[in-house]
Amino acid sequence: MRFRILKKSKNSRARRGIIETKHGVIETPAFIPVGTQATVKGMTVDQLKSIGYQSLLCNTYHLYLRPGDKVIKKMGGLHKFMNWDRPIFTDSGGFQVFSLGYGLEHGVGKVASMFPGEKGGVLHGETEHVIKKEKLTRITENGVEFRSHLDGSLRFLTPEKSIEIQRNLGADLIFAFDECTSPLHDYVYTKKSLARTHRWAKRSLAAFQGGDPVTTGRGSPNEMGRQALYGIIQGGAFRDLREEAAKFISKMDFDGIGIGGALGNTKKEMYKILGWFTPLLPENKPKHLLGIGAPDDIIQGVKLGMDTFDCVMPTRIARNGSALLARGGSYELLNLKLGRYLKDKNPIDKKCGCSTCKSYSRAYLSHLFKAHEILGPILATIHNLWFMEQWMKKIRQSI
RNA sequence: GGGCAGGUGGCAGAGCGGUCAAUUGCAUCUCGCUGUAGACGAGACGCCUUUCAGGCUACGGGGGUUCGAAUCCCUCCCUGCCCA
Repeated sequence: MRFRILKKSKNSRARRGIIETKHGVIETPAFIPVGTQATVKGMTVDQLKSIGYQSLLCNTYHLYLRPGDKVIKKMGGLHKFMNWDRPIFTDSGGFQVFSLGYGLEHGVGKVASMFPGEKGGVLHGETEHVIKKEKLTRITENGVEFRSHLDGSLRFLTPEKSIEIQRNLGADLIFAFDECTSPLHDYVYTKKSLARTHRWAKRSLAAFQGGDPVTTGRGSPNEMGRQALYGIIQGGAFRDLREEAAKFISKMDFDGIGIGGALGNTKKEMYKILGWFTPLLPENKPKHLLGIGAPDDIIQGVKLGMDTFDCVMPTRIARNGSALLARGGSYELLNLKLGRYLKDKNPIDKKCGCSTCKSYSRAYLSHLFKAHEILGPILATIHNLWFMEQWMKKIRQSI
């Protein structure tokens, strides 16, 4: 992997760049669609390419459980397996430490707890009587014990194991194994967790560097041919911890920097927290903001020097019937399931150039969603992914 | 004409003397979704008052029994199946 900065903004830390891998390039800033289980739900790779995507993010934990990293390795690696010949990121499974652990136990996704109170009322009230479920994880110094959400079998993920799986999968850009903490975690826990995440960062890097030189490429003269490993900044909503993390991870021999974890309780807080430590990060390394975002969040992230973003939001809300719509410099959602759209001959957005908007009315889409037809989620996903790619194009051009 | 089974909120379908404005599913309406246990989840859904709550009208029509009826009895109307 090689990262080059092509242009820097004069007004902010935003930069335009290019990530080069043996599977091709990613022009940054870029939105990276999430394809957890080696598929962006409902999309063929041809559709993704025609929209303009250069890269995807898949999930280590999910693919480890099913079909198994060894199966994928035997099939010639993730690229060949899923017929995607462009760059792939894999998340380390660190997010599942949270989502299947604390998040599940407390009935709150990263989402529900991420920005509570922003839209009227703290936690909306409904979170109060959410049934607590038993978490599926147990964290120890060595790693994380997972109870598979698929069959209940016990699995153990360590930094070394995560790197091994990611090596077998063969993604171009991989992440160190971390613990994503919750915004509900207190300072004491977050500090303790951060220290452990840093020990895991060292172990991830050591496993990576000591790994198979052909795939990891360490010692290989061709830097382009090897995987790249990103270290991850945690530290919750605590300034000293975030700064400590930024310094710690920056000093290490990672190829890129991922920013993860809980970023406060409101968007405003998130931008503030990011502002604390992003200036401490090395300029020449690519930076990935994990799990963010919404179109407006991406703008803020770019201004803070972020290069890539992955987020399930555009694809998930599409499946759930919401289409992204531009409104001024920001965006709004169109809930296609609302009955009033059954009488609407317009496309989602008249000005949109996506194949959905060129061919189908809101009425038809509304009907598809009401009838639970699979084409509804597919067409809405095409639109939302198109929207995100246009959004990113505009951002790139403006830098 | 005779025999049986039924008529419950937009639909389907529970309830079969009080805890029933009535379980549940669907439909409808509204909201949410940010490194995907998610084509998912939450709330509303007779009428009226501002939530808590209270009031009103309701389980085919009418009448009755009872402190109390969607639930029991009588009667009328209607529907389905079977026999003439």
